[in-house]
Amino acid sequence: MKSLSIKDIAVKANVSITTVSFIINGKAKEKSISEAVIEKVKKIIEESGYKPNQIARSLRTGNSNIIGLIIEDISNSFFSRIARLIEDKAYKRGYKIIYSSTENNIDKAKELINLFKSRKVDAYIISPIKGIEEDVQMLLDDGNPVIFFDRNLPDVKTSYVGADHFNASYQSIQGFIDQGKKNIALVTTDINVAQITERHDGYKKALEDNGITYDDSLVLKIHFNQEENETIEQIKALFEHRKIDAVLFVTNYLAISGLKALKQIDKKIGDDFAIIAYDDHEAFELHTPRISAIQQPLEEIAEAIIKLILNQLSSKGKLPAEELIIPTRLVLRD
Amino acid sequence: MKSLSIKDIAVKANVSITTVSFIINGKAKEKSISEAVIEKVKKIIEESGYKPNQIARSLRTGNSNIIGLIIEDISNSFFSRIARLIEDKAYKRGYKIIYSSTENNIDKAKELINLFKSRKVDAYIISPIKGIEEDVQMLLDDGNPVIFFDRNLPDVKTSYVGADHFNASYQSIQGFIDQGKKNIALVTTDINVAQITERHDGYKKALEDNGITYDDSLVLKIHFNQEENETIEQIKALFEHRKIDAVLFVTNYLAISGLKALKQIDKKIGDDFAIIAYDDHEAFELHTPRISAIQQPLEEIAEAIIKLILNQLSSKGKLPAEELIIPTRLVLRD
DNA sequence: TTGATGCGCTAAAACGTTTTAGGCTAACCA
DNA sequence: TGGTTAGCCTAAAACGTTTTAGCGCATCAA
Repeated sequence: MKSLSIKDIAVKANVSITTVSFIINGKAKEKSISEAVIEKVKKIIEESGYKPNQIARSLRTGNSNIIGLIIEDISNSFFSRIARLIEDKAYKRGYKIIYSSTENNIDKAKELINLFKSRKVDAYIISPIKGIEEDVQMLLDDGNPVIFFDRNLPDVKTSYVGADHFNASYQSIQGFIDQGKKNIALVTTDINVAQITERHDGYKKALEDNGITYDDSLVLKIHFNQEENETIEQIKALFEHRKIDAVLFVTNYLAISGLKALKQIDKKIGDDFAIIAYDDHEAFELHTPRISAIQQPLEEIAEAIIKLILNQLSSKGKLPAEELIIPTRLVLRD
Repeated sequence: MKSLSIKDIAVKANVSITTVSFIINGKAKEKSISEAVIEKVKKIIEESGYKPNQIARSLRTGNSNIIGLIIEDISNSFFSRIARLIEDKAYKRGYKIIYSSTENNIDKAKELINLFKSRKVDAYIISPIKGIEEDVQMLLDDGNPVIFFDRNLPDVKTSYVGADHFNASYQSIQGFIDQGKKNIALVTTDINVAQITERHDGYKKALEDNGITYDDSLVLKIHFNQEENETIEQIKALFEHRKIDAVLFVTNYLAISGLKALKQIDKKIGDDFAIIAYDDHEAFELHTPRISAIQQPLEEIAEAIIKLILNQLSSKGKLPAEELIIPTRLVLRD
């Protein structure tokens, strides 16, 4: 069963295709189509259930009402929650989202950009990785709106929305120090993105400002793609071989591995051993004792992203790049 | 900067558009284009970075190489993990996924179907809700492949992939009974989908087969869209007013609310009080004590879905509907 | 009476592909 | 010699829209 086209409607209504198109696109008044014709055509459209072919429309107009969302991994709760919020907000403004995960793989990221490009998405929301600078620059040169979030790429001049990773980290460490902690470890990853290095820098700076010398052996860098079991082993080794009274985990999944490690070596969290996780997680609230976490305000981030995108889409010329740094919230539990 | 079109390539290579198209689509041999021309054109394409406009291509061919995925909520880990797996597998076969969440809202689900329809997606993967039967039937009548997963709609004849909810539930309850439990509660939701009623039925049947009379006051039905706090209150009320020695939670988020409730009333899980959650969750492994859960084999489900889709896409005629019921795994912890 | 203006509508081009049908040349066969 | 075949390539239609340019008519001002 072929679906209806605008032509079918035109024939049924005994008017031209043009007239139908004007009515569909709300330009009937402006083009002075008579009330009677408008009514008739609308009725026929209603009754027949005709829906314009978006592909033909995109081909003609050059835009798609689709926003491409490129993230690290949709199965990570931080991203899936952001995706959901962005989707909701975009939807209300008549935009759809296509998403895809890069898995921190440069080639896949590049492919995704090409794919979205050939689908003529109207705008790009990207949580970028190093190595795609050129591709993004090309998008910008072609006049496409691009918003980075969560992570920034310093060499590319485009708008960015992200949490204040540096200060979040700094304040957590300062908190530890205020509680009298002396041997503070950092569990981080080796992916080379600004957001992770900022968290690392906040840690360093807080120690420094408090006259504590930075000790590299208290910093554990986990390979991004390694098996969780290996991660757990490395964390166990750190905890067993070093005198540590506080730990900051730089992502929630590292914290979860850390909790598993603690369980295995039967080390308890308490007055003499504290931990904080970056990014909250359902498990933390439920854990005994409950785990403190740095919360990123997802709602605000999503809202800021959508606002920036819509501004860019509705303005003709290119807007200056904006950087929105959103403060985080440290949730201290138990 | 306008992007290149096939015409630009044709002009540069001094051949016709048709020839370029044949080469791009790998039909050069078949259409007996000379090796020299093939080389020349390929080189020009390579050097210029030309990428075919997928929209024009879709308009002409009527297909998009896109599969639409309609789920309840991308921020629920069951769905986001399935989505990720499906995405991966589809990607390897040259298909892209567009997803969107229905939030169990019939109108939104219908809108999404229309949206995907007007984008001419090649196939639909849907975790359906009651009330969209007609819309899905129209898709099928138009010859579109549609696969249901997680939940089925008995009135619609199309392929389905899902876990064996009935038996999973039955076996969990049987396990409780074997441990000597007598007062077994069920915490479920009021959404009217097959998968939930099957879980409920498994519970009933297991009790019945063991000569335990079904007691409606031990079954708590939670409204789908209510605030979590209210859910927690209701669960607390159940636990405080009834003598209960085991509980099956019908979804992982209900189990999480249940755990929070237990914490608030300081009721401990142990020899005299056991719980099982349907669908695993990271928090369960970490909880003290660890929480038993029914695991759905996500990988297998995703694989089965993709296989069915690809079969349908590659066959001309309509294939008979298949039902794949995949066994679950009960993970008993602590 | 004429020229301008407004109203209600439409023909046709354009967007960038794929694909059908067929053109032209040279070689081959009888 | 003429007819067929094969090899290499192309013109043009079609997909379903949006949009520009403009047509025919009535009204109005001068």
